[in-house]
Order: sequence, then structure tokens, then C-alpha cells
Amino acid sequence: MATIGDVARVAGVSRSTASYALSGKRAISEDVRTRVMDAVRSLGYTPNAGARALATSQTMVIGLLAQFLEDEFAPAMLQYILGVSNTARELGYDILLVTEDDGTRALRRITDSRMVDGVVLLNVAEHDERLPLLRAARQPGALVGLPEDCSGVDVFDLDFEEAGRAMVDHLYKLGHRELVLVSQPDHVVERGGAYVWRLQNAAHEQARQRGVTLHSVFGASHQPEVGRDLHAVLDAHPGATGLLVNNEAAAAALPSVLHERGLTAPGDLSVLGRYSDEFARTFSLPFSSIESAPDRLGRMAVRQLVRRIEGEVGPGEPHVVRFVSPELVDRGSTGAPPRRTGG
Amino acid sequence: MATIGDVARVAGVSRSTASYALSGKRAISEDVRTRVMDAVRSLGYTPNAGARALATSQTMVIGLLAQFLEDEFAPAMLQYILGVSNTARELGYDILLVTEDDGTRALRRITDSRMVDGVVLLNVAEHDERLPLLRAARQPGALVGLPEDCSGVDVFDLDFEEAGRAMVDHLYKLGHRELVLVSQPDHVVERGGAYVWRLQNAAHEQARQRGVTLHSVFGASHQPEVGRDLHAVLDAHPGATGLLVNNEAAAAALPSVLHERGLTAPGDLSVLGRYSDEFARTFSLPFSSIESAPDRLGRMAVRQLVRRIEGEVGPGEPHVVRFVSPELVDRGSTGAPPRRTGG
DNA sequence: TCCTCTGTGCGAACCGGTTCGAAAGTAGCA
DNA sequence: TGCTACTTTCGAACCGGTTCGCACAGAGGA
Repeated sequence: MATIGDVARVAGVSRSTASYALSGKRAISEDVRTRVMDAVRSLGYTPNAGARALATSQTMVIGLLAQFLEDEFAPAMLQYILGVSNTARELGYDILLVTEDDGTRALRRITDSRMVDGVVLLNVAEHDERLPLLRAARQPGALVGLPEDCSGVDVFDLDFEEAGRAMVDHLYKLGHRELVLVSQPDHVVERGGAYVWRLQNAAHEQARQRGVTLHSVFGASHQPEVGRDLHAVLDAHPGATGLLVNNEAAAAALPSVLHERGLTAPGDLSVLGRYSDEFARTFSLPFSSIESAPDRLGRMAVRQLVRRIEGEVGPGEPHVVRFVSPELVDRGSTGAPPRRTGG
Repeated sequence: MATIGDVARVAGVSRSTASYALSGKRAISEDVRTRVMDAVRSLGYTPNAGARALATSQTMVIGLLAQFLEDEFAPAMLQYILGVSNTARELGYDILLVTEDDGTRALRRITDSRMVDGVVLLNVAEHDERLPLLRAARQPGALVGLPEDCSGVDVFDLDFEEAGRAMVDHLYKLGHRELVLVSQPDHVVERGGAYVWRLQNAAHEQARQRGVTLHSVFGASHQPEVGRDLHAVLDAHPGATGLLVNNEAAAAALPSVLHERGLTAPGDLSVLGRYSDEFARTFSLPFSSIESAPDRLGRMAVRQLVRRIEGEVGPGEPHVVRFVSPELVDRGSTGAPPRRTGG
């Protein structure tokens, strides 16, 4: 493999001159520059990433920590990963993907050994064990997901409170007065998925203000449990005319549940989910939803992270906590509640 | 950040002694060894990955090239990625995930710059543009997917021919005599997804031998097109009693299509897919299927790749082409064909 | 007593880049 | 002609590890 020494020799210059000719960090005569470039081409020279990292303390790699836990719904995660990966590449960075169960160990490994210039954390919990480590690391970090303590990192998340209010309001305005909210499974919430609470609490507050009855239930994150959960929910609340689904697995299972019960949306039941458009297309979900914008969040996180890495934002400058406003994508699954029959 | 020089100084030894104490590659007295270890602990020393890569020409990173093309069904890909990632970590390697559209450019970048010790290619086409580059690279490569020319790389794939035969035979034995096979969309096949042909050709040959009528059709890979495709297929072949689905998007869309037509499996139609069990659970698919074993394939590819990287398999030793035998997972969606009504 | 062998640690070179300071050459100007 | 200033290039040091060859000390044998 050709080194910069080989390039220099072929071009008849010193190594440093070759380096400067390539980086452009010092003036080099046109003659020498073209000779170096020719040598690069004829030798097929590519800089050795390890050597460059050693010399510059820059790896041009971003660490991406994604936890695929037992009770997490994996397909939704893929879109965050792609958003991060594609944006990173646009900005000249590669992605070191870490899916290790033990996130703290992984984070320590890649930051201490300087494999990465910065880190993006997905799936951030309210009290995330990885955060203290990330703050102590030399590399900057960006989160997708809102922890309780945002100090020392840049944070991006959907505005789940606004989402909760919007979901209730949307159905309220259509005339609904009794709703059910299906949330993430217990495990997720317990592990600190604060966004579940944020959406739920805001939804309840809004329901209270509107005089709407809102039942909160948890759904499993796996088949077939979540299907049974949904049946149980519908059995338990026969008066509910609207279903709010803040649980991707439940949303994916809902079509067959409705089918089994002979229900259609919005004729018998209005349904409003919270997932991405890509997700809806993949799973052929016919329900209107609050867009969770994973690609956009991933993109924002990487953009800000790279700004910090490249010093455009000083380490002293305050960290960002930015919420994406929820947008409702109408797929026609909500409408006026059915007329009361009997009573 | 502490370097090995700091460790050496604190322990009162030379850098080389510290290095040998840590690597164990030469005998070091017990006394010195513990002093070095204590210094490591008190300084929180971790070796710099770039420096080590430069010195040893080993990065302990594996490149993973996954193409997410417009017409590809993404969720199925995630399981390959996880299989590769988790296995790599078990063996001490990290994953550089590349999702760039231009696979050849990406491959050249990560191999020429020596960012990786080896490469796993997903989504390998029959005539894959990345293969010549991979053969020319210094690093070994492992593929998931069967190209026409397997030279110079280790190859792992499902035995799609056996799968095609098994699918036909399974329904033949239940008494079916007219079947429809739904394949991947045109685009995938044109780009060289040879496995589509392999399964299809083998299925046709088997059908011929059994005296079974087999109609082959292509389905789109996106909603809602694939749903319309499925309706059209069922309209066009009213006599078919069995549906073979070698198309994940079609499988995911099938439940609602059957619902819309008021059909149930296996009562009205026997359905047999080709996807992973994980996929079936995620999408709550109630159809029996040939297991595509993405985690297992990813695992096999990484295992073999690491063997090559670590020299357990010499570069001269013949490369492997290994097929995983398809296994049928029975979810109860196949049975005897319905009685002919009328005539 | 001398020689050899073994165990242990050190120094230096090397991996392949980047970057600083200085030297050489040339031009401009007094 | 002499001085300064600028342009262009080179040499050397450095990043932080690993590894080879050798030196030194103590043990054992002749």
C-alpha cells in the first residue's frame, strides 16, 4: 500500500511538501502540486485513517449507540439509524454502530479509546446510565430523547406534550367525549421512557380541560400479546369512540384486531397514532398519526454534533434542547363519533 | 488523556515494558506487572485505537455495507444488521455501518484508508459492482447473498432453490394443484436479486414434476401498490388455492387484503411465506413461512470473516459458499384446499 | 574463576500521517 | 551592492502505540 512517503518520492519532494500539497494548508507551487497529484493517482494513494487519526486527533467517525432491548419495537428504530447515518455521511463522517446491550461499557470503550469524534445516543431514558459517562468524555454528545438532566449534551426530541394535547384536541373537535390512550409497555416506561409520561400527562390535562373522559392503558410491545391487550381495552371501554395509540407495536397490530371485531375506522372508531409516515407505509397502516419524524431528529442531532466537533460551537457555549413540533398526517381514520345506538 | 508513556512513568518502567506487561507477549516479573496494572487503574488508561491500528495494522473494526434502496423493504434488513453487529462484538470487533447509496465508493473509502479489517456485504446482487473492488482489497470479505462469481470471498445465503421446492411440495402434499407465487418487485430482480429467480425457477421445476399449475407474479415493494397487486393477482387466478409469498412487503400487506376480500387462511386460501420468525412476530403475520434466518446468516458471515482476519484461515485456502437449509415454521395458514363449490 | 544460559528490562526504530521552524532562493527596493 | 521581504521547500519532531535486538544481572556448571 502506498504511503505519503511513496508519493513524495515519486513526485521528487519531501513528505511534508506532499502533505501540504494535498491538504492545501500552505502555499505550494503549481508545478509541485501537479506532480504530487500525479503521483497520488499513479500510486492509488489513500491516506491511512489510523495514522491520520493519531496525528490530528480526529477520526471522522461518529459513534451511534442504539439499544435493541427485548421489549423495544425494532423497526421504528431503523429510521433513526438511517437518519443519523445518512446525515453523517453528507458531512464527511462515518458511523460506528454499537448495538451492545451494555451501553455504558460500549460508550466507555469507544470514547476512551478515541475511536470516535462524537456520539449520538438513541433511546435516551429519563435517568440514562450512559449520560454521566458521556458528560465525562472528551467527545461531545447529542441525544435523541429527553432525559431529566440535559446538562452537557445537546438534546433533540419530539414535543410529546404538544403531541398529547394535539391528539386529544383533534378528536375533541370532531365531537368525541370518551377516548382511550394506548401507551408503551410497562417495561419501557419503567426503564425511563419519559416521553410516554410526557404525552400521557399532557393528554390527561388537556382532556380534563375539555371535559373529555380519557382512559390510559398500556400495551405489550410484542405479538401476540399486544393484540390481546387491544381486545381487552376495547372490551373494557365500550363507550369510547376514539383510540389514541402511542405504541408502534399496538398500531401495527390494530388492523387485524379491528378486523376480528368487525370494526372500521373511522366509521365505528376513530383512530389516531403516533409514528412516522415511513412506518405507516411499511406497515400499511391506514390510521392518521402524529408524525414522529425520526429522520429529522436524527439529522438535527448529527448536524449539531458535527458543529461541536468542528468547533463551530465552542464547548463553553450553552447546550441546546430542541423540540420538534408534532404534525398530524391525515389518513382519514378520524371522524365524527358514531351515533349512539340504543342507550 | 493518559498514554502508555504516563503509565510507564508512574510504574517506574520503560514504555516497552509497560506494553509487554499489558499484552503479555513477553515474560514480565510479577512485581513489575502489578505496578503497571496499578498505574493503569489509577490513571484510567485506555489504549488509543488509532495509534494501535497504526502500529499493528489491525483496527478491530468490521465494515458493514447495507444498501437501503428505494424499492427495498427496510425492516427485513435490520435483522441482518443486528446479527452481524452482535456477533462482531462477541468476537471483539466493532461495526462501521455504511448505508451510502454509492456502495462502490464507500467500499473503496473504508478499505483503502484501512478503517476496517474486513467487510460484510449485505444485499449482494448477481453481478454486484462492489465485488471486483472487494476482491482487489487487502481485507477479506464475506457476503450475505449469492453472486454469480463467488471467487475471492466467502458466501452465505439461504438455499433458495430448496426453499422453492419445499414451498411447492408442502402445498402439493396438502392437495393443492394450482398455486400463485408472488415474487419481489421488478426493480429488485433487475438489479440482480438472483435469489428471486433461484426460488422461482426451482419452484416451477418442482411444480412441473408434480403436475401442479404455478403462476408467477411480481409484487411492488411499497404500500399501497403491493396491496393493489395482490388484489389483482387474486382476481386473475380465481382457481388458485395456495399463495406462495417470496416478498416481505406483500406478506405484510396480505392480512388486510384477505380481510378486504373476506377470505381466511387456510379456510379459503393456503398461504406460505418466506421471511423470518422475527419478522412474522413484528408484523403479526399469521402465515406459515420458510424461515429466512437473517440472524444466522449474519452470524455465519462474521464468524468466517473473523477467521480470515485472524489468519486461522489462510488467504490461500479455498473460499466457502454455504447455504442454509430452509425450515418451515408452521403457523397454521396452510391446509387442504377448499372443496370446489359449483363447477 | 570463567563461561554460558536464562530471566528481565531498556532503548530505539517503526507504523504513516501532520505541522512547526527554518533554510534556500528569488524579487523588490533603496 | 546590500538589505529586506516573500515564496517555496525541507528537516525534524510529534501523535501513541508495538516490537526487535541487546544489555545486564544472577544462577548454574565445568
